[in-house]
Amino acid sequence: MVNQQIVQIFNRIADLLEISGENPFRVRAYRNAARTIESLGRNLEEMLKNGEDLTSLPGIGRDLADKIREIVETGSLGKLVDLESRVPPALVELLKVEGLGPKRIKVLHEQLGITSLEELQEAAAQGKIRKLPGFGRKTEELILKGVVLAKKEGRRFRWSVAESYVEELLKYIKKAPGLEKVQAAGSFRRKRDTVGDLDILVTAGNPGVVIEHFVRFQGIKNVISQGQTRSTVILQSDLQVDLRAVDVECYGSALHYFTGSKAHNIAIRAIAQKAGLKINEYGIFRDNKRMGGREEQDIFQAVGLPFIEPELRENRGEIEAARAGRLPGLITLQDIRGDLHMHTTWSDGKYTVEAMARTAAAMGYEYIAITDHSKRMSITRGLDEQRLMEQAEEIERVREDVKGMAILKGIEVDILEDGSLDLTDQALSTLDIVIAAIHSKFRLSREKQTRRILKALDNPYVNIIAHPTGRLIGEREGYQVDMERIMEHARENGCFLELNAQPARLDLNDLNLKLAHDNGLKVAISTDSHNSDSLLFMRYGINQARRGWIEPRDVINTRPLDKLLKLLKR
DNA sequence: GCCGTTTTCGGCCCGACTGTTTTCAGTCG
Repeated sequence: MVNQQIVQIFNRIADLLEISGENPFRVRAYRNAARTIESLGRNLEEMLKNGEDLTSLPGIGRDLADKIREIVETGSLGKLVDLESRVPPALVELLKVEGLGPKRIKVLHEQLGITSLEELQEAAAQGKIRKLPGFGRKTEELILKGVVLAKKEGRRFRWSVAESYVEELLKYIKKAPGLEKVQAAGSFRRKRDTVGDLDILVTAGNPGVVIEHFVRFQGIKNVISQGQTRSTVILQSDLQVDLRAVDVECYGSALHYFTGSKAHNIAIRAIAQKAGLKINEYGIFRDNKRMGGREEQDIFQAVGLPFIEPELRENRGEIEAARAGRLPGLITLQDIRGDLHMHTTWSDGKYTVEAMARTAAAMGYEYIAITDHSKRMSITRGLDEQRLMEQAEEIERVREDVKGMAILKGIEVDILEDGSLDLTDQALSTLDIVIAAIHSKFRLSREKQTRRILKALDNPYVNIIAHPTGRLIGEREGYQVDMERIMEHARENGCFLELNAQPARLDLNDLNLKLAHDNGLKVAISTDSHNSDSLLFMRYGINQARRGWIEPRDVINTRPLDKLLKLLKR
Protein backbone atom coordinates (compact mmCIF):
# COMPACT_ATOMS: atom_id res chain seq x y z
CA MET A 1 0.00 0.00 0.00
CA VAL A 2 2.77 2.35 0.92
CA ASN A 3 4.47 1.58 -2.38
CA GLN A 4 1.37 2.48 -4.34
CA GLN A 5 0.98 5.67 -2.34
CA ILE A 6 4.55 6.69 -3.13
CA VAL A 7 4.05 5.90 -6.81
CA GLN A 8 1.00 8.17 -6.87
CA ILE A 9 2.77 11.00 -5.06
CA PHE A 10 5.82 10.86 -7.35
CA ASN A 11 3.70 10.77 -10.49
CA ARG A 12 1.64 13.66 -9.22
CA ILE A 13 4.75 15.69 -8.47
CA ALA A 14 5.98 14.92 -11.98
CA ASP A 15 2.71 16.24 -13.45
CA LEU A 16 2.79 19.38 -11.34
CA LEU A 17 6.46 20.05 -12.10
CA GLU A 18 5.79 19.55 -15.77
CA ILE A 19 2.99 22.10 -15.78
CA SER A 20 5.08 24.61 -13.91
CA GLY A 21 7.68 24.35 -16.66
CA GLU A 22 10.34 22.63 -14.60
CA ASN A 23 13.42 20.96 -16.04
CA PRO A 24 11.99 18.02 -18.01
CA PHE A 25 14.74 15.74 -16.78
CA ARG A 26 13.75 16.33 -13.22
CA VAL A 27 10.20 15.47 -14.20
CA ARG A 28 11.47 12.30 -15.78
CA ALA A 29 13.45 11.44 -12.67
CA TYR A 30 10.23 11.40 -10.63
CA ARG A 31 8.47 9.28 -13.23
CA ASN A 32 11.41 6.87 -13.45
CA ALA A 33 11.45 6.47 -9.69
CA ALA A 34 7.68 5.86 -9.67
CA ARG A 35 8.13 3.16 -12.31
CA THR A 36 10.92 1.53 -10.35
CA ILE A 37 8.74 1.39 -7.25
CA GLU A 38 5.73 0.16 -9.19
CA SER A 39 7.61 -2.89 -10.39
CA LEU A 40 9.56 -3.42 -7.20
CA GLY A 41 7.67 -6.35 -5.72
CA ARG A 42 9.02 -5.47 -2.30
CA ASN A 43 7.60 -3.29 0.42
CA LEU A 44 9.53 -0.05 0.84
CA GLU A 45 8.38 0.39 4.40
CA GLU A 46 9.87 -2.96 5.33
CA MET A 47 13.06 -2.23 3.38
CA LEU A 48 13.47 0.94 5.43
CA LYS A 49 12.79 -0.95 8.64
CA ASN A 50 15.50 -3.42 7.71
CA GLY A 51 17.88 -0.52 7.25
CA GLU A 52 18.32 -1.20 3.53
CA ASP A 53 19.83 1.51 1.35
CA LEU A 54 17.15 2.68 -1.07
CA THR A 55 19.66 4.53 -3.24
CA SER A 56 20.76 1.14 -4.56
CA LEU A 57 17.45 1.04 -6.44
CA PRO A 58 17.70 2.30 -10.02
CA GLY A 59 16.58 5.90 -10.44
CA ILE A 60 16.49 6.59 -6.71
CA GLY A 61 19.21 8.79 -5.28
CA ARG A 62 19.70 10.57 -1.99
CA ASP A 63 16.93 13.08 -2.50
CA LEU A 64 14.20 10.64 -3.51
CA ALA A 65 15.27 8.16 -0.84
CA ASP A 66 14.74 10.92 1.74
CA LYS A 67 11.36 11.73 0.23
CA ILE A 68 10.33 8.07 0.42
CA ARG A 69 11.33 8.03 4.07
CA GLU A 70 9.28 11.16 4.68
CA ILE A 71 6.21 9.59 3.10
CA VAL A 72 6.62 6.36 5.06
CA GLU A 73 7.09 8.23 8.36
CA THR A 74 4.50 11.00 7.97
CA GLY A 75 2.10 9.68 5.35
CA SER A 76 2.59 12.73 3.16
CA LEU A 77 5.23 14.83 1.46
CA GLY A 78 5.97 18.49 2.07
CA LYS A 79 7.16 19.00 -1.49
CA LEU A 80 3.79 17.88 -2.84
CA VAL A 81 1.84 20.08 -0.45
CA ASP A 82 4.03 23.00 -1.46
CA LEU A 83 3.56 22.36 -5.18
CA GLU A 84 -0.18 21.99 -4.85
CA SER A 85 -0.36 25.35 -3.15
CA ARG A 86 1.42 27.00 -6.07
CA VAL A 87 -0.11 25.15 -9.04
CA PRO A 88 -3.87 24.66 -9.32
CA PRO A 89 -4.08 20.87 -8.84
CA ALA A 90 -6.95 20.56 -11.32
CA LEU A 91 -4.60 21.65 -14.12
CA VAL A 92 -3.11 18.16 -13.98
CA GLU A 93 -6.22 16.66 -15.54
CA LEU A 94 -5.70 18.87 -18.60
CA LEU A 95 -2.61 16.79 -19.42
CA LYS A 96 -4.96 13.96 -20.30
CA VAL A 97 -6.32 15.93 -23.25
CA GLU A 98 -4.77 14.80 -26.52
CA GLY A 99 -2.63 17.57 -27.93
CA LEU A 100 -2.26 19.49 -24.68
CA GLY A 101 1.09 19.50 -22.96
CA PRO A 102 2.65 21.71 -20.33
CA LYS A 103 3.35 24.65 -22.63
CA ARG A 104 -0.14 25.00 -24.00
CA ILE A 105 -1.71 24.41 -20.61
CA LYS A 106 0.42 27.24 -19.26
CA VAL A 107 -0.88 29.57 -21.98
CA LEU A 108 -4.48 28.47 -21.40
CA HIS A 109 -4.11 29.04 -17.69
CA GLU A 110 -2.36 32.41 -17.92
CA GLN A 111 -4.40 33.90 -20.77
CA LEU A 112 -7.86 32.48 -20.08
CA GLY A 113 -7.63 31.42 -16.44
CA ILE A 114 -8.59 27.85 -17.32
CA THR A 115 -8.02 25.37 -14.48
CA SER A 116 -10.31 22.41 -15.24
CA LEU A 117 -11.66 20.22 -18.03
CA GLU A 118 -15.04 21.92 -17.73
CA GLU A 119 -13.61 25.39 -18.13
CA LEU A 120 -11.51 24.18 -21.04
CA GLN A 121 -14.55 22.75 -22.76
CA GLU A 122 -16.50 25.94 -22.25
CA ALA A 123 -13.71 28.15 -23.61
CA ALA A 124 -13.32 25.93 -26.65
CA ALA A 125 -17.05 25.90 -27.31
CA GLN A 126 -17.12 29.72 -27.14
CA GLY A 127 -14.30 29.98 -29.68
CA LYS A 128 -11.95 31.70 -27.27
CA ILE A 129 -9.09 29.31 -27.76
CA ARG A 130 -8.49 29.84 -31.47
CA LYS A 131 -7.57 33.45 -30.78
CA LEU A 132 -4.65 32.59 -28.53
CA PRO A 133 -1.12 32.86 -29.97
CA GLY A 134 0.05 29.52 -31.31
CA PHE A 135 -3.49 28.13 -31.26
CA GLY A 136 -5.91 28.03 -34.13
CA ARG A 137 -9.22 26.64 -35.31
CA LYS A 138 -7.88 23.10 -35.74
CA THR A 139 -6.34 23.03 -32.29
CA GLU A 140 -9.59 24.20 -30.80
CA GLU A 141 -11.49 21.40 -32.53
CA LEU A 142 -8.91 18.89 -31.36
CA ILE A 143 -9.31 20.12 -27.79
CA LEU A 144 -13.10 19.85 -27.95
CA LYS A 145 -12.82 16.22 -29.02
CA GLY A 146 -9.99 15.58 -26.58
CA VAL A 147 -11.96 16.81 -23.57
CA VAL A 148 -14.68 14.25 -24.20
CA LEU A 149 -12.12 11.45 -24.40
CA ALA A 150 -10.17 12.73 -21.40
CA LYS A 151 -13.27 12.50 -19.25
CA LYS A 152 -13.37 8.75 -19.76
CA GLU A 153 -9.60 8.50 -19.82
CA GLY A 154 -7.65 5.72 -18.20
CA ARG A 155 -9.59 3.00 -19.92
CA ARG A 156 -7.46 0.02 -20.76
CA PHE A 157 -8.60 -3.08 -22.60
CA ARG A 158 -8.06 -6.60 -21.36
CA TRP A 159 -5.46 -8.35 -23.44
CA SER A 160 -8.00 -10.91 -24.62
CA VAL A 161 -10.29 -8.12 -25.85
CA ALA A 162 -7.42 -6.33 -27.58
CA GLU A 163 -6.57 -9.64 -29.24
CA SER A 164 -9.94 -9.77 -30.95
CA TYR A 165 -9.39 -6.27 -32.37
CA VAL A 166 -5.89 -7.19 -33.48
CA GLU A 167 -7.13 -10.25 -35.36
CA GLU A 168 -9.78 -8.24 -37.17
CA LEU A 169 -7.41 -5.39 -38.00
CA LEU A 170 -4.56 -7.56 -39.22
CA LYS A 171 -6.94 -9.45 -41.46
CA TYR A 172 -7.99 -6.15 -43.00
CA ILE A 173 -4.51 -4.64 -43.26
CA LYS A 174 -3.22 -7.74 -45.01
CA LYS A 175 -5.46 -6.85 -47.96
CA ALA A 176 -3.52 -3.63 -48.56
CA PRO A 177 -1.78 -3.56 -51.94
CA GLY A 178 1.96 -4.13 -51.74
CA LEU A 179 1.95 -5.09 -48.06
CA GLU A 180 4.95 -7.17 -47.02
CA LYS A 181 4.95 -7.74 -43.26
CA VAL A 182 2.49 -6.81 -40.52
CA GLN A 183 2.94 -7.34 -36.80
CA ALA A 184 1.25 -6.06 -33.65
CA ALA A 185 3.88 -4.62 -31.31
CA GLY A 186 3.62 -2.55 -28.12
CA SER A 187 2.19 -3.80 -24.86
CA PHE A 188 0.07 -6.24 -26.84
CA ARG A 189 3.19 -8.07 -28.00
CA ARG A 190 4.59 -7.90 -24.47
CA LYS A 191 1.36 -9.62 -23.36
CA ARG A 192 0.47 -7.11 -20.68
CA ASP A 193 -2.74 -8.03 -18.91
CA THR A 194 -4.29 -4.83 -20.23
CA VAL A 195 -3.54 -2.83 -23.35
CA GLY A 196 -3.94 0.95 -23.58
CA ASP A 197 -3.58 1.22 -27.35
CA LEU A 198 -2.48 -0.93 -30.25
CA ASP A 199 0.79 -0.46 -32.13
CA ILE A 200 0.88 -2.09 -35.51
CA LEU A 201 4.02 -2.25 -37.60
CA VAL A 202 4.01 -2.84 -41.35
CA THR A 203 6.58 -2.98 -44.10
CA ALA A 204 5.64 -2.23 -47.67
CA GLY A 205 7.19 -0.98 -50.90
CA ASN A 206 4.83 1.98 -50.82
CA PRO A 207 3.81 2.71 -47.23
CA GLY A 208 1.54 5.61 -48.20
CA VAL A 209 -0.76 3.16 -49.98
CA VAL A 210 -0.98 0.93 -46.89
CA ILE A 211 -1.81 3.91 -44.71
CA GLU A 212 -4.48 5.05 -47.18
CA HIS A 213 -5.97 1.56 -46.92
CA PHE A 214 -5.67 1.52 -43.12
CA VAL A 215 -7.60 4.75 -42.50
CA ARG A 216 -10.52 3.38 -44.52
CA PHE A 217 -11.04 0.50 -42.04
CA GLN A 218 -14.75 0.48 -41.30
CA GLY A 219 -14.35 0.20 -37.53
CA ILE A 220 -12.69 3.61 -37.30
CA LYS A 221 -14.45 6.43 -35.47
CA ASN A 222 -11.85 9.14 -35.91
CA VAL A 223 -8.58 9.63 -37.78
CA ILE A 224 -6.22 11.57 -35.51
CA SER A 225 -3.25 11.77 -37.84
CA GLN A 226 -2.19 10.41 -41.19
CA GLY A 227 1.30 10.83 -42.59
CA GLN A 228 3.63 9.02 -44.94
CA THR A 229 4.98 6.60 -42.35
CA ARG A 230 2.50 6.64 -39.50
CA SER A 231 -1.11 7.15 -38.68
CA THR A 232 -3.21 7.22 -35.53
CA VAL A 233 -6.89 6.39 -35.41
CA ILE A 234 -9.57 5.79 -32.79
CA LEU A 235 -11.82 2.77 -33.24
CA GLN A 236 -15.55 2.77 -32.45
CA SER A 237 -14.67 1.11 -29.16
CA ASP A 238 -12.41 4.11 -28.28
CA LEU A 239 -9.35 1.89 -28.66
CA GLN A 240 -6.51 3.90 -30.20
CA VAL A 241 -4.47 2.28 -32.95
CA ASP A 242 -1.10 3.53 -34.14
CA LEU A 243 0.12 2.21 -37.46
CA ARG A 244 3.77 2.62 -38.41
CA ALA A 245 5.31 1.78 -41.75
CA VAL A 246 9.04 1.20 -42.25
CA ASP A 247 11.29 -0.20 -44.93
CA VAL A 248 11.89 -3.93 -44.64
CA GLU A 249 15.58 -3.18 -43.96
CA CYS A 250 14.48 -1.49 -40.72
CA TYR A 251 11.95 -4.09 -39.66
CA GLY A 252 13.97 -5.47 -36.75
CA SER A 253 14.93 -2.15 -35.23
CA ALA A 254 11.42 -0.80 -35.69
CA LEU A 255 9.90 -3.89 -34.12
CA HIS A 256 12.17 -3.60 -31.12
CA TYR A 257 11.46 0.10 -30.82
CA PHE A 258 7.69 -0.19 -31.08
CA THR A 259 7.48 -3.22 -28.83
CA GLY A 260 8.97 -1.30 -25.91
CA SER A 261 8.60 -0.95 -23.12
CA LYS A 262 9.74 2.62 -23.07
CA ALA A 263 11.86 1.93 -20.00
CA HIS A 264 13.46 -1.09 -21.65
CA ASN A 265 14.21 0.87 -24.82
CA ILE A 266 15.79 3.72 -22.93
CA ALA A 267 17.99 1.30 -21.02
CA ILE A 268 19.07 -0.48 -24.23
CA ARG A 269 19.82 2.81 -25.95
CA ALA A 270 21.86 4.00 -23.02
CA ILE A 271 24.06 0.91 -23.35
CA ALA A 272 24.40 1.52 -27.08
CA GLN A 273 25.30 5.13 -26.49
CA LYS A 274 28.16 4.19 -24.19
CA ALA A 275 29.47 1.90 -26.89
CA GLY A 276 29.43 4.80 -29.36
CA LEU A 277 26.35 3.51 -31.14
CA LYS A 278 23.04 5.11 -31.89
CA ILE A 279 19.90 3.01 -31.99
CA ASN A 280 16.62 4.25 -33.39
CA GLU A 281 13.70 2.70 -35.23
CA TYR A 282 15.69 2.75 -38.46
CA GLY A 283 18.61 0.72 -37.28
CA ILE A 284 21.91 0.71 -35.47
CA PHE A 285 24.36 3.43 -36.41
CA ARG A 286 27.99 4.23 -35.75
CA ASP A 287 29.07 7.66 -37.01
CA ASN A 288 26.04 7.78 -39.31
CA LYS A 289 27.02 4.44 -40.81
CA ARG A 290 24.26 1.90 -40.59
CA MET A 291 25.34 -1.33 -38.89
CA GLY A 292 22.14 -3.37 -39.03
CA GLY A 293 18.51 -3.47 -37.99
CA ARG A 294 16.83 -5.87 -40.36
CA GLU A 295 16.21 -8.42 -37.62
CA GLU A 296 15.23 -7.71 -34.03
CA GLN A 297 18.15 -9.85 -32.94
CA ASP A 298 20.52 -7.24 -34.48
CA ILE A 299 19.63 -4.80 -31.71
CA PHE A 300 20.51 -7.16 -28.89
CA GLN A 301 23.63 -8.29 -30.67
CA ALA A 302 24.77 -4.69 -31.05
CA VAL A 303 24.68 -4.15 -27.29
CA GLY A 304 26.24 -7.54 -26.56
CA LEU A 305 23.15 -9.22 -25.15
CA PRO A 306 21.26 -12.40 -26.00
CA PHE A 307 17.72 -12.07 -27.35
CA ILE A 308 15.28 -10.94 -24.66
CA GLU A 309 11.69 -12.16 -25.00
CA PRO A 310 9.14 -9.35 -25.45
CA GLU A 311 7.29 -10.36 -22.25
CA LEU A 312 10.39 -9.55 -20.20
CA ARG A 313 11.05 -6.11 -21.66
CA GLU A 314 10.01 -3.92 -18.77
CA ASN A 315 13.41 -2.94 -17.42
CA ARG A 316 12.72 -5.07 -14.37
CA GLY A 317 16.10 -6.71 -14.33
CA GLU A 318 15.98 -8.46 -17.70
CA ILE A 319 18.95 -6.51 -19.04
CA GLU A 320 21.11 -7.37 -16.02
CA ALA A 321 19.97 -11.00 -16.24
CA ALA A 322 20.77 -11.11 -19.95
CA ARG A 323 24.22 -9.70 -19.31
CA ALA A 324 24.84 -12.32 -16.62
CA GLY A 325 23.53 -15.13 -18.82
CA ARG A 326 20.69 -15.72 -16.37
CA LEU A 327 17.59 -15.06 -18.45
CA PRO A 328 14.78 -17.44 -17.52
CA GLY A 329 13.81 -20.20 -19.94
CA LEU A 330 10.18 -19.11 -20.15
CA ILE A 331 7.33 -21.55 -19.96
CA THR A 332 5.25 -22.31 -23.07
CA LEU A 333 1.79 -23.75 -23.55
CA GLN A 334 3.33 -27.06 -24.60
CA ASP A 335 4.84 -27.46 -21.12
CA ILE A 336 1.40 -27.77 -19.49
CA ARG A 337 0.25 -31.31 -18.77
CA GLY A 338 -3.07 -30.67 -17.11
CA ASP A 339 -5.53 -28.24 -15.60
CA LEU A 340 -6.10 -28.20 -11.84
CA HIS A 341 -9.13 -25.94 -11.38
CA MET A 342 -12.50 -26.40 -13.08
CA HIS A 343 -16.19 -26.57 -12.32
CA THR A 344 -18.93 -28.91 -13.49
CA THR A 345 -22.72 -29.19 -13.32
CA TRP A 346 -22.24 -30.29 -9.70
CA SER A 347 -21.92 -26.58 -8.86
CA ASP A 348 -21.95 -23.63 -11.27
CA GLY A 349 -20.21 -25.29 -14.23
CA LYS A 350 -22.09 -25.80 -17.49
CA TYR A 351 -20.69 -29.21 -18.45
CA THR A 352 -20.50 -32.63 -16.82
CA VAL A 353 -17.40 -34.23 -15.37
CA GLU A 354 -17.25 -36.47 -18.41
CA ALA A 355 -17.54 -33.60 -20.92
CA MET A 356 -14.72 -31.72 -19.22
CA ALA A 357 -12.56 -34.83 -19.15
CA ARG A 358 -13.12 -35.55 -22.83
CA THR A 359 -12.29 -31.99 -23.88
CA ALA A 360 -9.13 -32.08 -21.76
CA ALA A 361 -8.18 -35.40 -23.34
CA ALA A 362 -8.66 -33.93 -26.81
CA MET A 363 -6.30 -31.11 -25.81
CA GLY A 364 -3.66 -33.71 -25.01
CA TYR A 365 -3.72 -33.27 -21.24
CA GLU A 366 -2.64 -36.09 -18.92
CA TYR A 367 -4.75 -35.02 -15.97
CA ILE A 368 -7.41 -32.64 -14.70
CA ALA A 369 -8.77 -31.84 -11.27
CA ILE A 370 -12.49 -31.40 -10.72
CA THR A 371 -12.83 -28.61 -8.18
CA ASP A 372 -16.40 -27.47 -7.67
CA HIS A 373 -17.43 -24.91 -5.07
CA SER A 374 -18.19 -25.79 -1.46
CA LYS A 375 -21.51 -25.27 0.31
CA ARG A 376 -20.88 -21.72 1.53
CA MET A 377 -21.18 -20.62 -2.10
CA SER A 378 -24.86 -21.47 -2.06
CA ILE A 379 -25.60 -19.43 -5.15
CA THR A 380 -23.45 -21.90 -7.09
CA ARG A 381 -25.08 -24.90 -5.41
CA GLY A 382 -21.75 -25.55 -3.70
CA LEU A 383 -21.09 -29.07 -2.44
CA ASP A 384 -21.62 -30.16 1.14
CA GLU A 385 -19.94 -33.25 2.56
CA GLN A 386 -22.72 -35.55 1.35
CA ARG A 387 -22.77 -34.32 -2.28
CA LEU A 388 -18.98 -34.34 -2.34
CA MET A 389 -19.13 -38.09 -1.69
CA GLU A 390 -21.73 -38.55 -4.42
CA GLN A 391 -19.55 -36.62 -6.86
CA ALA A 392 -16.64 -38.87 -6.00
CA GLU A 393 -18.64 -41.85 -7.19
CA GLU A 394 -19.35 -40.17 -10.50
CA ILE A 395 -15.67 -39.26 -10.95
CA GLU A 396 -14.77 -42.90 -10.42
CA ARG A 397 -17.25 -43.95 -13.11
CA VAL A 398 -15.86 -41.40 -15.58
CA ARG A 399 -12.33 -42.58 -14.83
CA GLU A 400 -13.40 -45.95 -16.20
CA ASP A 401 -14.89 -44.41 -19.34
CA VAL A 402 -12.25 -41.85 -20.31
CA LYS A 403 -9.07 -43.86 -20.53
CA GLY A 404 -5.70 -42.18 -20.38
CA MET A 405 -7.02 -39.17 -18.49
CA ALA A 406 -6.33 -38.98 -14.79
CA ILE A 407 -9.22 -37.20 -13.07
CA LEU A 408 -8.31 -35.88 -9.64
CA LYS A 409 -10.99 -35.45 -7.01
CA GLY A 410 -10.82 -31.92 -5.73
CA ILE A 411 -12.69 -28.97 -4.31
CA GLU A 412 -12.51 -25.20 -4.37
CA VAL A 413 -13.26 -24.82 -0.70
CA ASP A 414 -14.27 -21.48 0.76
CA ILE A 415 -12.00 -19.76 3.26
CA LEU A 416 -14.32 -18.34 5.89
CA GLU A 417 -13.78 -15.00 7.56
CA ASP A 418 -11.76 -16.47 10.43
CA GLY A 419 -9.55 -18.52 8.11
CA SER A 420 -11.27 -21.82 8.78
CA LEU A 421 -12.60 -23.85 5.86
CA ASP A 422 -16.12 -24.59 4.69
CA LEU A 423 -15.83 -28.39 4.80
CA THR A 424 -14.64 -30.77 7.51
CA ASP A 425 -11.07 -32.04 7.54
CA GLN A 426 -12.55 -35.52 7.28
CA ALA A 427 -14.20 -34.63 3.94
CA LEU A 428 -11.09 -32.87 2.65
CA SER A 429 -8.96 -35.89 3.53
CA THR A 430 -10.77 -37.97 0.89
CA LEU A 431 -9.62 -35.70 -1.94
CA ASP A 432 -6.56 -35.68 -4.20
CA ILE A 433 -6.32 -31.91 -4.29
CA VAL A 434 -7.73 -29.05 -2.23
CA ILE A 435 -7.89 -25.50 -3.54
CA ALA A 436 -8.87 -22.88 -1.01
CA ALA A 437 -10.32 -19.54 -2.03
CA ILE A 438 -11.77 -16.32 -0.70
CA HIS A 439 -15.18 -15.36 -2.07
CA SER A 440 -16.46 -13.09 0.68
CA LYS A 441 -15.37 -10.31 3.05
CA PHE A 442 -13.03 -8.69 0.56
CA ARG A 443 -12.64 -5.58 2.66
CA LEU A 444 -10.95 -6.94 5.75
CA SER A 445 -7.87 -5.05 6.86
CA ARG A 446 -4.57 -6.08 5.30
CA GLU A 447 -3.50 -7.75 8.52
CA LYS A 448 -6.76 -9.68 9.01
CA GLN A 449 -6.95 -10.74 5.38
CA THR A 450 -3.35 -11.94 5.49
CA ARG A 451 -3.91 -13.92 8.71
CA ARG A 452 -7.04 -15.41 7.21
CA ILE A 453 -5.04 -16.86 4.32
CA LEU A 454 -2.10 -17.89 6.53
CA LYS A 455 -4.53 -19.86 8.67
CA ALA A 456 -6.05 -21.56 5.64
CA LEU A 457 -2.54 -22.57 4.60
CA ASP A 458 -2.14 -24.20 8.01
CA ASN A 459 -4.94 -26.64 7.29
CA PRO A 460 -3.03 -29.85 6.50
CA TYR A 461 -5.17 -30.70 3.45
CA VAL A 462 -4.88 -27.40 1.58
CA ASN A 463 -2.64 -27.48 -1.50
CA ILE A 464 -3.34 -24.30 -3.45
CA ILE A 465 -4.75 -20.84 -2.84
CA ALA A 466 -6.92 -19.89 -5.82
CA HIS A 467 -6.91 -16.37 -7.33
CA PRO A 468 -4.82 -15.15 -4.41
CA THR A 469 -5.68 -11.44 -4.59
CA GLY A 470 -9.25 -11.65 -5.91
CA ARG A 471 -8.81 -8.85 -8.39
CA LEU A 472 -11.07 -8.47 -11.42
CA ILE A 473 -9.29 -6.46 -14.07
CA GLY A 474 -10.98 -3.11 -14.63
CA GLU A 475 -13.73 -3.93 -12.15
CA ARG A 476 -12.37 -4.65 -8.71
CA GLU A 477 -9.11 -4.13 -6.88
CA GLY A 478 -7.71 -7.18 -5.21
CA TYR A 479 -8.09 -7.55 -1.47
CA GLN A 480 -5.27 -6.20 0.65
CA VAL A 481 -2.74 -8.82 1.69
CA ASP A 482 0.92 -9.11 2.59
CA MET A 483 1.92 -11.23 -0.39
CA GLU A 484 5.49 -11.77 0.76
CA ARG A 485 4.30 -13.31 4.03
CA ILE A 486 1.75 -15.48 2.28
CA MET A 487 4.33 -16.75 -0.18
CA GLU A 488 6.82 -17.52 2.54
CA HIS A 489 4.18 -19.39 4.54
CA ALA A 490 2.97 -21.31 1.51
CA ARG A 491 6.48 -22.44 0.71
CA GLU A 492 7.15 -23.52 4.28
CA ASN A 493 3.91 -25.53 4.32
CA GLY A 494 4.46 -27.20 0.97
CA CYS A 495 1.56 -25.28 -0.59
CA PHE A 496 1.28 -23.41 -3.87
CA LEU A 497 -0.41 -20.32 -5.22
CA GLU A 498 -2.60 -20.28 -8.29
CA LEU A 499 -2.17 -18.24 -11.41
CA ASN A 500 -5.80 -18.07 -12.43
CA ALA A 501 -5.88 -17.88 -16.23
CA GLN A 502 -9.32 -16.29 -16.61
CA PRO A 503 -8.65 -13.23 -18.79
CA ALA A 504 -10.48 -11.00 -16.32
CA ARG A 505 -8.48 -12.32 -13.39
CA LEU A 506 -4.90 -13.19 -14.33
CA ASP A 507 -4.29 -13.44 -10.64
CA LEU A 508 -1.42 -13.65 -9.53
CA ASN A 509 -0.24 -10.71 -11.60
CA ASP A 510 3.16 -10.47 -13.29
CA LEU A 511 4.91 -8.83 -10.34
CA ASN A 512 3.67 -11.37 -7.85
CA LEU A 513 4.67 -14.17 -10.19
CA LYS A 514 8.17 -12.80 -10.41
CA LEU A 515 8.22 -12.63 -6.63
CA ALA A 516 7.22 -16.30 -6.50
CA HIS A 517 9.84 -17.17 -9.09
CA ASP A 518 12.54 -15.27 -7.20
CA ASN A 519 11.57 -16.93 -3.90
CA GLY A 520 11.31 -20.48 -5.18
CA LEU A 521 7.57 -20.80 -4.60
CA LYS A 522 5.84 -22.96 -7.18
CA VAL A 523 2.52 -22.02 -8.74
CA ALA A 524 -0.32 -23.82 -10.49
CA ILE A 525 -1.58 -22.31 -13.74
CA SER A 526 -5.29 -23.13 -13.95
CA THR A 527 -8.24 -21.97 -16.01
CA ASP A 528 -11.00 -22.07 -13.37
CA SER A 529 -13.18 -23.20 -16.25
CA HIS A 530 -16.95 -23.17 -15.96
CA ASN A 531 -17.37 -24.66 -19.42
CA SER A 532 -15.24 -26.80 -21.67
CA ASP A 533 -14.35 -23.98 -24.10
CA SER A 534 -12.60 -21.97 -21.44
CA LEU A 535 -10.07 -24.74 -20.89
CA LEU A 536 -8.39 -22.88 -23.77
CA PHE A 537 -7.86 -19.88 -21.46
CA MET A 538 -4.69 -21.64 -20.41
CA ARG A 539 -2.82 -19.58 -22.99
CA TYR A 540 -3.75 -16.34 -21.21
CA GLY A 541 -2.25 -17.80 -18.08
CA ILE A 542 0.90 -18.71 -20.01
CA ASN A 543 1.16 -15.13 -21.32
CA GLN A 544 1.02 -13.79 -17.80
CA ALA A 545 3.39 -16.43 -16.45
CA ARG A 546 5.99 -15.47 -19.03
CA ARG A 547 5.73 -11.85 -17.95
CA GLY A 548 6.44 -13.08 -14.43
CA TRP A 549 9.69 -14.84 -15.49
CA ILE A 550 8.08 -18.23 -14.85
CA GLU A 551 9.94 -21.31 -16.05
CA PRO A 552 8.49 -24.83 -16.42
CA ARG A 553 10.05 -25.90 -13.12
CA ASP A 554 8.19 -23.11 -11.28
CA VAL A 555 4.85 -24.69 -12.23
CA ILE A 556 3.38 -27.82 -10.68
CA ASN A 557 1.14 -28.72 -13.61
CA THR A 558 4.10 -29.12 -15.92
CA ARG A 559 4.93 -32.26 -13.93
CA PRO A 560 3.96 -35.76 -14.97
CA LEU A 561 1.15 -37.19 -12.84
CA ASP A 562 3.31 -39.15 -10.39
CA LYS A 563 5.51 -36.12 -9.64
CA LEU A 564 2.44 -33.92 -9.31
CA LEU A 565 0.84 -36.29 -6.79
CA LYS A 566 4.02 -36.24 -4.73
CA LEU A 567 3.93 -32.45 -4.66
CA LEU A 568 0.31 -32.58 -3.50
CA LYS A 569 1.29 -34.73 -0.49
CA ARG A 570 2.35 -32.10 1.99
C1' DG B 1 16.73 14.54 -9.84
C1' DC B 2 19.85 10.70 -11.31
C1' DC B 3 24.23 9.04 -12.75
C1' DG B 4 29.51 7.84 -13.66
C1' DT B 5 35.76 1.68 -15.41
C1' DT B 6 35.83 8.09 -20.54
C1' DT B 7 32.70 12.16 -16.40
C1' DT B 8 31.06 14.47 -9.43
C1' DC B 9 29.45 18.25 -14.07
C1' DG B 10 26.83 18.02 -17.77
C1' DG B 11 24.64 15.06 -19.87
C1' DC B 12 19.82 12.73 -19.85
C1' DC B 13 16.35 8.36 -26.48
C1' DC B 14 14.86 10.35 -30.57
C1' DG B 15 12.08 10.83 -34.76
C1' DA B 16 7.15 11.82 -36.83
C1' DC B 17 3.19 14.56 -37.22
C1' DT B 18 0.41 18.75 -36.79
C1' DG B 19 -0.72 23.40 -36.94
C1' DT B 20 0.49 27.76 -37.36
C1' DT B 21 4.78 29.01 -38.38
C1' DT B 22 7.43 31.56 -42.84
C1' DT B 23 11.54 27.95 -40.37
C1' DC B 24 9.60 25.63 -36.07
C1' DA B 25 7.47 24.68 -31.39
C1' DG B 26 4.68 21.53 -29.12
C1' DT B 27 3.24 17.03 -28.43
C1' DC B 28 3.41 12.16 -28.71
C1' DG B 29 5.00 7.51 -28.28
